[in-house]
Amino acid sequence: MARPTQPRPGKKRAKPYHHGDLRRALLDEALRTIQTRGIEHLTLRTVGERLGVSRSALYRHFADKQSLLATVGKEGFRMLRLAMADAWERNGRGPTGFRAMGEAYVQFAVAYPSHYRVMFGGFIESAAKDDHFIAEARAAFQVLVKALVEQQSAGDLRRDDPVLMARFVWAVVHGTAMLLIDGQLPKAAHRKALEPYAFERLYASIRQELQIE
Amino acid sequence: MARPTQPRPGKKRAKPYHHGDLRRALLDEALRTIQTRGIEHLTLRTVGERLGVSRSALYRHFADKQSLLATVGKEGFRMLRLAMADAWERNGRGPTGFRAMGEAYVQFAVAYPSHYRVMFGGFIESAAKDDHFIAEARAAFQVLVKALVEQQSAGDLRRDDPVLMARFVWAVVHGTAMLLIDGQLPKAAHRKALEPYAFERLYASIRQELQIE
DNA sequence: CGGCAATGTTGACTTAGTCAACACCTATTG
DNA sequence: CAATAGGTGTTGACTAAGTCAACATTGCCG
Repeated sequence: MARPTQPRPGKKRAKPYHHGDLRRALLDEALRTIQTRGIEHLTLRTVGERLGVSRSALYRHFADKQSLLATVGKEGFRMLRLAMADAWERNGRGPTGFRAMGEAYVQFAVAYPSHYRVMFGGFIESAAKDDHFIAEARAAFQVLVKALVEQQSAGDLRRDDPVLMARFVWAVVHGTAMLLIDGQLPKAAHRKALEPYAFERLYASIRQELQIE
Repeated sequence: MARPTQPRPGKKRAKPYHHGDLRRALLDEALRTIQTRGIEHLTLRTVGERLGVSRSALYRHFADKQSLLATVGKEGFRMLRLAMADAWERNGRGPTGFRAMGEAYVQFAVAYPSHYRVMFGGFIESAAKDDHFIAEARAAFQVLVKALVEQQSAGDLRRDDPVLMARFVWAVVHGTAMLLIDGQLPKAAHRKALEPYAFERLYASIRQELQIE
């Protein structure tokens, strides 16, 4: 008695087995739940049900809940990295591009707050152990470092240790994003004001001061 | 069969009822667990057992787990506020005091990372609704605002909207603290370098630029 | 001294993560 | 093309944990 689903879409090869890429579907569904209801409402059983699959089917694709969350986090970092790199490239790899990169970052956090929290909220215990997770996070970080180095070479930024500088910049943007997400800020108006101000001050603090000229 | 505990310590009045300030004990125990094992390992049942009290005794003092966590968070904000205010006062309410305040903040986060996460990690769903929680957080924030205003009056800082400026500063310090806590930073050496650098750049960005002179 | 209200306890219910035993499907191989 | 093996999904069961209701206890107040 075949399930009323689509056994295989028709053309390509590796539609794995019974379901048709359950792993992917699980990730998507988990992500959807996280974004709509929050991490605390994510239950493996529900994820299964929503896909017309039983609880514990998931265990064929992920070791446990932690592992699922870790993977969601990894994908988050990948998306973030792509968004950052894209903004940087498309806007001229200079001060404007840098600004756009910052905007893209905050934009991501605000658009997917729960996802963002999975990435940074310390939900992934194994984070310290999960190499893939660390690697993705580091890759995103590297985009920033590279952008800073380029701007240093162009004479736009101070010549401080770029990694240290990148950490500082990351802290500023991350902190801003967190404040925006946490809903501690009263009015939306105030919210909108924070990001431009923060970026302006940030940039002022790392910009290469003009010498005598 | 009286429990082998102390019915009342001897002198004062209001040792509430049977236990002797169970509410306080619950909070302390919860906090201890959070700090040693992390939030995810906090279970109401264990908290009870540790105090020689049954599960659900807790429900006479807190509505539910959320409520317990919210209270822990509130106390965290109080501690943080006191630490900040103390550093500011004791160090001369000027640039040095400001620096000390920043150190105190980061120090708190690093010393009690799990506690810090309870305060900011979005674990408290009712945060948006819990007025006390918001109030405590705001009070800590106000300490910062006040310090900024004073320094503006002294001509040390730019004359930007102090609340906006305070949010920026908070974002920087918060972001820095989070990075330090998250253990994403490789070596302890790097860790130690970040805070001074971050503070130096931060201060440079909000300091009143000297005019012609 | 009697009763009330605040505290604590026990038992039970429910949700959720996880595992083991079993069943099913798809590709590969002889 | 049929047999087999390993990958995939299911069911049943166990355990931990939050929560509630009914019951027990205790201290205070009039």
